[in-house]
Amino acid sequence: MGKHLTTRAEDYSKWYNELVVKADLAQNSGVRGSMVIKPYGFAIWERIQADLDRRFKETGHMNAYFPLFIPKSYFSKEASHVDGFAKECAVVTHYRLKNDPDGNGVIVDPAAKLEEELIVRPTSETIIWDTYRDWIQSYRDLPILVNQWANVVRWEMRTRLFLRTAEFLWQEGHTAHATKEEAIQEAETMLDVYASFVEEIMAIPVLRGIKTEGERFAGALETYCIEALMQDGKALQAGTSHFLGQNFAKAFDVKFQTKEGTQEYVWATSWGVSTRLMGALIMTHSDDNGLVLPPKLAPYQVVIVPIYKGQEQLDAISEVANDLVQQLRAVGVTVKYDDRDTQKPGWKFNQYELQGVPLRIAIGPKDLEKGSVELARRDTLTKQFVSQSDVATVIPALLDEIQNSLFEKALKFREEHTHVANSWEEFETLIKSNAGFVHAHWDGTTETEDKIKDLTKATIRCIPLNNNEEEGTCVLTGKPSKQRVVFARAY
RNA sequence: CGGGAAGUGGCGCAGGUGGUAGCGCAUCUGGUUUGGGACCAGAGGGUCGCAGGUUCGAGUCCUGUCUUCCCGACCA
Repeated sequence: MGKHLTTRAEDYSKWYNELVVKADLAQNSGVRGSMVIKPYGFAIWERIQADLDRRFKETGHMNAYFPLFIPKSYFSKEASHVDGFAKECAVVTHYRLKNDPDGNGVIVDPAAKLEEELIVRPTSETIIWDTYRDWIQSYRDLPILVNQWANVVRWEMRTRLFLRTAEFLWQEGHTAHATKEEAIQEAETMLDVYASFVEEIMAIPVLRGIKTEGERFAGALETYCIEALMQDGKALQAGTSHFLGQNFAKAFDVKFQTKEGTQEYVWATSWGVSTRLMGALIMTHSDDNGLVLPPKLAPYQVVIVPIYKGQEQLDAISEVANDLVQQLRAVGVTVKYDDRDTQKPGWKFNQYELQGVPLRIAIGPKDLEKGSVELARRDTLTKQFVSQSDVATVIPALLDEIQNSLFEKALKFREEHTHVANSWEEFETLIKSNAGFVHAHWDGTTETEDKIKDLTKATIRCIPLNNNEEEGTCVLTGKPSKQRVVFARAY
């Protein structure tokens, strides 16, 4: 194993995999397609969770928890939903093991077969709507605004750390409303919550839009999404919010009595983001030296590395360092002082660079003399000397600047990788060179969408919200079109 | 499920035509070091995926089997 990462130019996906492992974010496990999220990676996920959770609560939601197992029969109630998930469900058929009578090890006890198989949830609409039936009698019981933080399992054929794993962590919001308008409003509100979180905290610019019928969530009437663009020109769906209409209410017989005394089916939404956001984070900001973290997500925003000879010098440096730690904490900066004697400074520099720590302070004997520190920025790889007395004022401002600068850089990248195609030749050339988002006219049919996918692997990422109306002709069929939609190859 | 490749210390790999396993990184000990992944000396760790077979002898050859990875198909 070499000391350096494979570069993005050499092999983008190899770069990604090496980075995830070397930055100590996650690793493959003994279970096919399932990963171990390591403490450093999980610390980032916890920050994502904490900020999202705060936003959910600010918009009136509460957390709850529903079972991991769902009786098989629940899945037969909503036809399009089961179509979407049937091929990737893990099924529990037995509840007991026993010693193998023929030799060593254990076997599944054939006598312990379940009457009805249990499905490990791929998503929780069915069990939640089965429960909501009991919760909802009257319009006074509405709305129900619930979120769940959970793990789900989808038996994917090909997996990649964070981007697509068989088991993943996510949150799923499931809401119930008295009116269609209110449910649509909820779905749109949550899309806004996702978009502002991803842009403000993760520093990733996103397109907001709706999915075409072909790309819609199984069981939804409308799927809203946010789409991000990765450094290799491929799109990544970063979050979805679904308007489910009355499909699940009808499937699970969830009705309420209106003010007027009539019985009506409840309107629903669901919305989710997952550990896949970690993949988006990595692929948006990182470089050939490793991870680059936006300050608002970094487990520690600043790391202090002492450079010393002998205990006496370390003691003198530690005095300064500990004082800086206190000052920085007092102004809300998270900081780690790494005074381990087991690793050399150069090793630490490389390690923290690989792990994307936004700012690094080095303090050595020269700094003690001059009353300064060396301050290095991860995103630009630049260094400057700062007076020790200025550290606590310079750093908060610098962290803000880094946060903004990462977003601006990603936005600029997206703008440079967003194109307009007016002919099939143009379209094909752009897509096949992984040029990024391509705005093109489309005749609105699933047949054309599928054909374009067959020909180029590009999918319609979204129809942007507030899209400009523009007369044109479909890039493939030449049929009339009233607006451009956004195509790209995607993860 | 189709096509390809691979299973050898923790990780990454080497081991033409059979002779009982080695390298790099990592780990441990001692010492010298510490402003961009230190150096020297020493040490520990592997029934070579599994099961058969051929042979005096199998990491190596044969058969079977399991698993993983890559490319497709599939994928909110």
